[in-house]
Amino acid sequence: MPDNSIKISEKNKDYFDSVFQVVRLIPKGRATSYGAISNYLGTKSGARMVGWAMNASHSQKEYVPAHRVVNRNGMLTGKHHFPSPTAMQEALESEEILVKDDKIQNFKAVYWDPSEELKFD
DNA sequence: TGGGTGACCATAG
DNA sequence: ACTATGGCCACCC
Repeated sequence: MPDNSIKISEKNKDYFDSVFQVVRLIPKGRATSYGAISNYLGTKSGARMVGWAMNASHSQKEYVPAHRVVNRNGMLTGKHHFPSPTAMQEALESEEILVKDDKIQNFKAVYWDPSEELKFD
């Protein structure tokens, strides 16, 4: 793998950091969406940026539970970015989150919204 | 400078 | 319920 991995500029570094920080706050056994994080961070439609930021999550010093972040439908859209195609699902199932057809079952129940839970952060 | 792309989302028909 | 479209913002040719 060439070293083209994502260059984090000074400008977006803080944003990346914020994203990772929120993701680390997701409790075990829960999951949230890119849009929820984006919303919590204040950006209106920066959901794509969150996803892009997650692309760099693997190279962070501190562990980032990227498997707890899925899209609005609870679908594991980022699974192809994991070391192995099944890594994301395995990680979720190890937290008692049921996954079927690349989709979190009963997503509503495990959904964790930072702007609700971290209201007074 | 400009066009294509992306681990997204909301809206409209 | 499903597809199409636009918006978003940063990155990479």
